[in-house]
Amino acid sequence: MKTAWEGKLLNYLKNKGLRHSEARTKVASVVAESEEHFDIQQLVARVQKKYKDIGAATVYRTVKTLVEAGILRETFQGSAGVSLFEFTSEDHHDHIVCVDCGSIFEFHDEALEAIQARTVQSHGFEEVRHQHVIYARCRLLQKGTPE
Amino acid sequence: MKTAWEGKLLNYLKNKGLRHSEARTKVASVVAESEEHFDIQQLVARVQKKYKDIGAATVYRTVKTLVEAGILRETFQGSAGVSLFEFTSEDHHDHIVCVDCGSIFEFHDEALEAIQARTVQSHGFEEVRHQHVIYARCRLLQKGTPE
DNA sequence: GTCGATGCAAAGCATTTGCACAGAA
DNA sequence: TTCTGTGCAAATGCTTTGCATCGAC
Repeated sequence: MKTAWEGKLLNYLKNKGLRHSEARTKVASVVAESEEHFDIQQLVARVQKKYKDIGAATVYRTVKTLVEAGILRETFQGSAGVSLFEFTSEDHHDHIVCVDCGSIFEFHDEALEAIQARTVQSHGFEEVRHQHVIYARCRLLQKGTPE
Repeated sequence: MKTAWEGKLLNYLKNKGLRHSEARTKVASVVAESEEHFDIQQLVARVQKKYKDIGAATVYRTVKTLVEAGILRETFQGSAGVSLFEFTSEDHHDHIVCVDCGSIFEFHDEALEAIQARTVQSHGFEEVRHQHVIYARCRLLQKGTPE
């Protein structure tokens, strides 16, 4: 049985005439196991921990490929100023980042998406993707820290 | 007569116990003249064109100060992967960036802001700021170009 | 066998930092 | 005078690239 990301990857590589190499599969599999938001440096570390023979440059090159294949999604800049990525799931969501503790909370609001779509269209654009990040404080109301 | 940014700068420096140096004023004045979205490299070029004696490091250091003072706002990453800044005006707005031509369109939608505020609050957060960028195509009738 | 993909190390680049000097307070 | 701010250059750290080799097709 083939997982969704394997299908996407094979399909993308085939369409682009790219090769189905071992390194690409290995990096993709590590990405698929990563639930959280991560930057490329962290991914390099994880990949190299599991597969000693993969160079950092390959991870950088593969990440670009995976984003184009729709397997990875570039989200927003982390505190270090580098882009964070996440494994693409079916459901679209946006992010709230706590400026105090750095925790990342995912949310999805149909009404918000609908209004956004209307706004974009009314200005004559056709949306490709969007990045909506809200920086906020999560401890104000003494609620639990969102995971 | 004092402009808004001069007031903000003096006030911020005073509150923080920082010095009102010539370099800070010069960089701020160049920022105030810049209407568009720009990255720090571009700002360095503009500053040094007008004032030969200001180092790049000072511009980097001053940009941080101006952001904290509320005179500059960090918006989103440009195509080169570096952050773009804009001079802070009174009206809040978000951005639509054309993925084809790179042009930047500013929009403001009250309904969208209202729903966003509701969403943030319902999850127990207190918003500090947000970054909402929509990547889209500005030429609606043009077909995409899959290679 | 071809030619794209990879690993390694070097290069590239934006940004930060160390340090001696300049200049606000 | 005191001590922060600045200019310069070196250092840093992430990312890309050149090149010889490897491997998918």
